[in-house]
Amino acid sequence: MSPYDPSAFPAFAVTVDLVVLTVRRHALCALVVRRGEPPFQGRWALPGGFVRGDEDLAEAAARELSEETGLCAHDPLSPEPGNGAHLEQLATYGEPGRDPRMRVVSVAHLALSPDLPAPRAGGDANSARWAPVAELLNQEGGFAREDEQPAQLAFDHARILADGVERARSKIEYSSLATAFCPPEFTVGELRRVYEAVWGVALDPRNFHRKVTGTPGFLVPSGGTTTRQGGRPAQLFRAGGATVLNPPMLRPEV
Amino acid sequence: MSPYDPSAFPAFAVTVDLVVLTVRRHALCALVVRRGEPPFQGRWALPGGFVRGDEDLAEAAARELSEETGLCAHDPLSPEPGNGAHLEQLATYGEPGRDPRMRVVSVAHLALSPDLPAPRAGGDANSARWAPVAELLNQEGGFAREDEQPAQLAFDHARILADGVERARSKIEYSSLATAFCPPEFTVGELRRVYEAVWGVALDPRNFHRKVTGTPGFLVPSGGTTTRQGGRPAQLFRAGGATVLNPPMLRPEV
DNA sequence: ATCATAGTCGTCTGCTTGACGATAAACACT
DNA sequence: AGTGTTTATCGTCAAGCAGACGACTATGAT
Repeated sequence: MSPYDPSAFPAFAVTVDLVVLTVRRHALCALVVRRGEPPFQGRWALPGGFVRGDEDLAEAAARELSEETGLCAHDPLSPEPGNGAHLEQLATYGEPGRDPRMRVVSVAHLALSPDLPAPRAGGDANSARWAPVAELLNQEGGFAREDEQPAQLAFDHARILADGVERARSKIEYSSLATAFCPPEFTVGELRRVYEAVWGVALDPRNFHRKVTGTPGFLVPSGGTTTRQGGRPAQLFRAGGATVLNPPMLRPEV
Repeated sequence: MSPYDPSAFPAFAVTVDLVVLTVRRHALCALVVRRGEPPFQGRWALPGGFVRGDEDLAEAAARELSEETGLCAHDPLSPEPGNGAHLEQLATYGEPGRDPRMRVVSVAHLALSPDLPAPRAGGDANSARWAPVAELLNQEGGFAREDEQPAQLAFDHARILADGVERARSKIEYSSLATAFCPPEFTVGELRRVYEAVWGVALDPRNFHRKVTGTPGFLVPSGGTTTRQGGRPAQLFRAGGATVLNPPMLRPEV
């Protein structure tokens, strides 16, 4: 069979963009990099890059994630925590004109990672940072000072980020995905603070404890205890094999 | 600013593929079309086509849906039933080699429609049909006869279809999306049969009735009644404004 | 008239949740 | 050592919801 006539369809550039989320200091944060070239030079943007000619979309996303953070993505289907982050496809954005240079279709991916020491962009230290999503999405209450208004994200990345955050918020309701924000061993209180940061609400520690310890397969005790959060020593857990939470964790009204 | 150097990145073809689902004769069915040219000539495939150079992805999906079925897609954000089908982006598939001719990235979309009289493909009557998904996915119990084994779907369309079906199955749990399978006016029993067909389970008519009529905003009575299902006349409803179901409809265990 | 079919209203029981009291075990002070 | 603060963990109680299922209603078919 002969290949298509290349003039029979328009040629697209295909990129992957990453919404990398983590929880730092009780706030949901996203990884953003500063653009070094036009368009949107100097503005913050989501990390990403072109898909190579011989690369699957998931491979390209894992490669970009590794290049930007050093994280090793693990397959969502085999949930061993390890040092890896959770990585899944989010959505695809292909509006004509979203990149002023040419027709670009971007396959956005969502990555959830434990808190990392510091972002490392390609050698350049101050060209990447963890920014609270409340700032990036211009939600009220997200600014330490009035004049701290950050520039809008480049391209349609604010929309992509909002979709990623919404995916994360809804997915921790009915899955054990919140453990992807935690280190390999964590306490019930640390897991609760993940939920509180992602949802932006306060949860009752006693009911939360009852819920997560009472859901079979969600948490398995690792044996040790820790006092790193202060107060009474807390039991350490690992993520269990369960991936779906049934019944789900209920997000409080507004 | 100058455009990219076209040799700096690989060129892709971008297509949209459609998983169009409906409920016919108590079975969940998908629209498939017969391929008229290689590769996979003569095999069944999901409808789809190239994205045009000036077209958004959602536009392309709506255009293809209209060309294949005559349905008018309505925006998921403005849920007026009308004559339109629900249309949303599903996922994107871009594995190298998924199309043997060239590098193609396909943005799959999911469409849910009420039962239609007959599929109309581009003029050709027997080149499109509604096929039970149980057949297409080779699940047991899906065949009327032993020898009715259908050919595998072309490309990676079986995987795409499976993802679309799983999306539909999970989404009717916590949203009012099941009404997209119903005509503008429908009875509680008809809506229940939608759930039963999509999930492949039997639901208690009394508990189902209590649940859907007790969820505010899910259904609004239209005033009329009908006996088109036989038995006692049933009240007719329209889809209400609510889009999320809280608490969700619970899918019975296996 | 009788039956079959489908729709609708109730009841009861067990489970889950939300609100919240009480206790336990660490650390930081004085 | 004692006191306060912080966090973790266990228990109790009432309200709400779901599953199982009985009872009744209104139509068409025989």
